[in-house]
Amino acid sequence: MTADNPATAVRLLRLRTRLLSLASIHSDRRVNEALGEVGARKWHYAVLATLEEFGPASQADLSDRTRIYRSDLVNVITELAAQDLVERSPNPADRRQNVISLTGKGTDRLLELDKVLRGAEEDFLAPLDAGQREQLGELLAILTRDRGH
Amino acid sequence: MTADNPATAVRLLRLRTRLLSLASIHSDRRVNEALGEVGARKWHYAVLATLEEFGPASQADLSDRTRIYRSDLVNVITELAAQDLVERSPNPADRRQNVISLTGKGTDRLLELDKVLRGAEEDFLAPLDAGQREQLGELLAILTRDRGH
DNA sequence: CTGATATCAGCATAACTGACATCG
DNA sequence: CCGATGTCAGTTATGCTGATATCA
Repeated sequence: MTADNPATAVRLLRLRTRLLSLASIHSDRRVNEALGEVGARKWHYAVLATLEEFGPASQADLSDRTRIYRSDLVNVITELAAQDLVERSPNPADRRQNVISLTGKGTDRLLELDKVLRGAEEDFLAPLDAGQREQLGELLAILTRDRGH
Repeated sequence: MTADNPATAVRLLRLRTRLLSLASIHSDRRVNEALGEVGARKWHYAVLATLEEFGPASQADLSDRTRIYRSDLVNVITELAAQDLVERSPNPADRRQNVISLTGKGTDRLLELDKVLRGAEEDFLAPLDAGQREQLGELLAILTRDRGH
């Protein structure tokens, strides 16, 4: 039934950097599939979640908080605005900036995506028990902390 | 001194799929840098390591073992052959196949890349103690086991 | 003038797909 | 005829860079 892949070299099985890449590919694929089914992308979620927690913000601020490049953020905001999930309006206090704010519809969407992502994460983490999932979260948090672009 | 990035939304900090992506980006970057300094790529290592452990093989077999697509393997083998690290010769027993075999020079190169990768992995895993590194390896092994393309 | 902002154009890499001639 | 193999061409996504006009 399954492909029954031949064995992988021990060197490769022991390479944690490689395992990380493979795991990330699986994870991303699952997440993108799940979000794609409802017409969303990872970056959409990151922006909505950030707006919900910190309130209206400039695109530069959103870029810093989400680690999405400014140049990429432009399109993300445009997409979200086209769906009325966020509002983009000029900042009267600083005419260089836009103020991006979450709409009611955007909040609903965020809650919907919360569920979608919980489902995708559950699929991906299925082989791990609760304790192992906690461990993984902690280890990854350490590895990603204090590491800028 | 440091950028002193503003806080990230809790939703994002808790998303293990996101942490995994970020960690993988850091890890891949470090590995690619290190390999790049000696003119190699991840795929080169995967092929050399597989040949060393299992002996001469067809490209299809190498593809299955390394998870490198057949179409991409073609160039990888060409690059390795150009450096005399592997030999590509037709298989008389099955004229569709090539037999790829490791050269002496290829074995030396593998040992060199072993060191390079140990260094890169060490850099990346620096924030973790020995026990945590073991944990991470085990968790990732579980998550990548039995998951085909 | 310096520096930040939003925007646009584009690059490099990597994962991935499809097609095809050759051969078992 | 069916299926596997090596090869080629090409797509898509994404992380990232550089340049520019506007404005504090």
